[in-house]
Amino acid sequence: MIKTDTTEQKIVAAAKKVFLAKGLAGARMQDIADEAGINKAMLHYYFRSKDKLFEHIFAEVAGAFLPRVMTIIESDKPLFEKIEIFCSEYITQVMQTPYVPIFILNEINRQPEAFIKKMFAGKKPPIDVFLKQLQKEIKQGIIKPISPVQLFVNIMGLCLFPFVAQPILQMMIGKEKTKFEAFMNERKAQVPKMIIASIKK
Amino acid sequence: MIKTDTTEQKIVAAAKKVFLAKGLAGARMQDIADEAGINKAMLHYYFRSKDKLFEHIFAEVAGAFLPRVMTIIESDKPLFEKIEIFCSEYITQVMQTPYVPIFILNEINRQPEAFIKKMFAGKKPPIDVFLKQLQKEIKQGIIKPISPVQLFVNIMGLCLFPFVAQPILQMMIGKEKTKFEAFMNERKAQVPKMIIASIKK
DNA sequence: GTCTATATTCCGATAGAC
DNA sequence: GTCTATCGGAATATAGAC
Repeated sequence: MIKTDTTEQKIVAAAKKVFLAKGLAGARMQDIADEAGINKAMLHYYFRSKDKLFEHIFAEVAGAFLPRVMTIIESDKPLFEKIEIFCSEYITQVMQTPYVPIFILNEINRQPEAFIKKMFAGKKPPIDVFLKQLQKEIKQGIIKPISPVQLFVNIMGLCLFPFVAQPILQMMIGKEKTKFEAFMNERKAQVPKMIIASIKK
Repeated sequence: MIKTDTTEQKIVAAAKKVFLAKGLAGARMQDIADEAGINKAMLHYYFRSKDKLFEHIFAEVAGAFLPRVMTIIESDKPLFEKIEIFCSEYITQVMQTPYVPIFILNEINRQPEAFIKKMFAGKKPPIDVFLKQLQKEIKQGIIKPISPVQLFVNIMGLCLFPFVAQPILQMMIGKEKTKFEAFMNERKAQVPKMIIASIKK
């Protein structure tokens, strides 16, 4: 069934592209209109203001980015297996939208107070589930004692940092897209291996 | 000897603060002038344009950020010791200016082409020295075979990611500055330990 | 809903007095 | 060198015809 995108869908897609590339302050409403192939006035008709449009996009991008990950973390799989699946799946997922991490981290840094308020308005971070599993396994003597938050940051850093530093990375390995993809594919197995080695008794 | 800052020094300090907090696109010349306690026109008198001022600041910030690290990497110390010193020193150094990593990474992502051109204009990345040392030690069978770039990204990711994700991290450990500092101090020993464990035979 | 034209605000940059 | 005042353009937002 052939269904042309609605104007609103065109706007959202265009705004997502422009905001991800330029950030809130750097993006121009004209750029978004051009990208969507419509008139500038339409943006205001559908979203009232630039800030409102950005909020919509940010919520959509961040909303699609975080939860998918958390379902893995919340599952009842054994710890090591969970770490393996998480790293592999997470890297695979982020490779679809490599600009998202730097975008989210940057906008959070630009408006920490506004963002944190919004996060706490929603449900509490599901990371707690993971942290509790860790504490339990440490107590049982299955893994080495380590601060759960330290471990969590290790995992996220090893998975996400290459995306955040992508341009610099590509100065070292070559600027072809395939080079970067091969590099990240290698990490899907390597990162969990390293993480597990660091906590295995 | 009591020496009041010159106007230029005031401008540079203020611009650094504002650009680091807001980025190039988000910063306002008026904000910088206010922060420096001078008039907006003075900014143009000393630096001609916003872009020129930003270039000056970026060069200064990035210039102070990268090279100090590289002297450690270029030294002729044994590999493991070098990794230990590097991680500890690097984290210590960045803790003085925790906003710098996200600032640099973000601006590079916003203008990859312009930045890369400027980097290649200067001397070649001294990372090569480190990469060659690794290849040598792998050949000699001292450490496990690993892609030098992968290892380098592991080190940088574990050291820098916490700074890049600082606001999110502080949602987990508490928003007090001392909490974050304690967290990072713990990493000074933990990160190199983890890195070395991953390559030791 | 969609467009053109216009209003309004904001911001980088300059002119000119001191 | 430093300021006030202002210009000119750019960017967000609105008015109003179709």
